[in-house]
Amino acid sequence: MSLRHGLLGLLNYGPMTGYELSKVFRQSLDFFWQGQTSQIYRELNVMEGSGYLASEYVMQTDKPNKRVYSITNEGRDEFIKWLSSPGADIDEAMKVRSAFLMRVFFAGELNERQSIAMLKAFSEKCAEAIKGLDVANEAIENYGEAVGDIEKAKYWGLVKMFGEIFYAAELEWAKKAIAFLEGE
Amino acid sequence: MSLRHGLLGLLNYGPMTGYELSKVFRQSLDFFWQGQTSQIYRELNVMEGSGYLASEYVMQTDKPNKRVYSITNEGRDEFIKWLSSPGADIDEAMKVRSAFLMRVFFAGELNERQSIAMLKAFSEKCAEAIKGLDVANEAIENYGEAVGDIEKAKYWGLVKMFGEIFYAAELEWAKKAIAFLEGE
DNA sequence: TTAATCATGTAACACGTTACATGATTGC
DNA sequence: GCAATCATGTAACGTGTTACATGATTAA
Repeated sequence: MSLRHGLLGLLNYGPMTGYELSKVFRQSLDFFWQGQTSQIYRELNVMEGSGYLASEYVMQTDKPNKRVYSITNEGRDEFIKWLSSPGADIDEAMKVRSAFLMRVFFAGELNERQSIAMLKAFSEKCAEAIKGLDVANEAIENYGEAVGDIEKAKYWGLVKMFGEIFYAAELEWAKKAIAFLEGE
Repeated sequence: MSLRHGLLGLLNYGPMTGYELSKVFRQSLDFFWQGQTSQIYRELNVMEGSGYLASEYVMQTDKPNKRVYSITNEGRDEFIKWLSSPGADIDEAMKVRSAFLMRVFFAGELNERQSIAMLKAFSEKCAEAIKGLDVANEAIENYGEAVGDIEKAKYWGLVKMFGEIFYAAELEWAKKAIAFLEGE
């Protein structure tokens, strides 16, 4: 359902084709929700069937023909209704889902040298991710200017802050874990 | 694939039925990977087809008949091979996927009072989750004794430490976010 | 001039979730 | 004595991922 509401949120800014949505999605929501292009097309179809979207088929000569989607009043209602009832998503946010932690859990089957190497690789990726946030930040600000509402930028800032705190925490954990294993 | 390797890891401790695996899974791996019973049965079938598992059908009179799975040498090889190549899972661990953050992103469409309420609900859940870790901790230690290898408990401890740091970070973020919105 | 990328998408498959089936046992 | 839970699973559906199709344009 999050893909659906993400698409409603973007179409709320203006009509777009599946292809454009797929790009905008990647430039904005991708930090916290990843959607494949093919999945977006399927979802748009379903959403039109449910009355949340309307579409118009536009002929083109130089490029392939395209289908432009726009949000209906029903879609806007659904979007606002969704935004107003965050309970289930908060619960879900409390769940961890990480194949990497499964590896840590089973790391006793490896030798300690390998486990430490794994944790070091992890901590390096954390450091990279932290650097990457600056880039993401620019992207999000460009997007903000495009949409042209400075009030909303506050919330984008909160998302970015989440990223900073999140990666810093992962890095902190990795360092402590390495120190623990090495300090025996 | 993580469900698969989780099951291999558990069956590496000894033979079990799908039903038992489903319970043990919930008591041990559930903190970082959730698998439905029905999914486990399907996966066991596939894994037997791939030669990672062997099974024996056992008749019972008081209870329904059952199928007991055990890991093959091929399965053990696959498990160790998987453990030794953590690259892809590390990359994946750097990705955030959170419908809740999508709500924060779009929170400009709501009024600020609602956004603050949402963040407060989130922070309360974080506090609960932190308390809940003690319980999870006991469960994991019981499980450790059952399996009877104290050396491996080190790694379970690391997983638990991850939980502590992770929820503390989420809580820290929520508090800062609330302060930011309220302090305007 | 050949390979990559753009601008559209469709199809197939893999993984995750929800609902249901069934006879025995335990709890109130 | 009736409802819930145990001990097994199966079936159906929804979501996410990977692979492919096609004609135009740009890059090497």
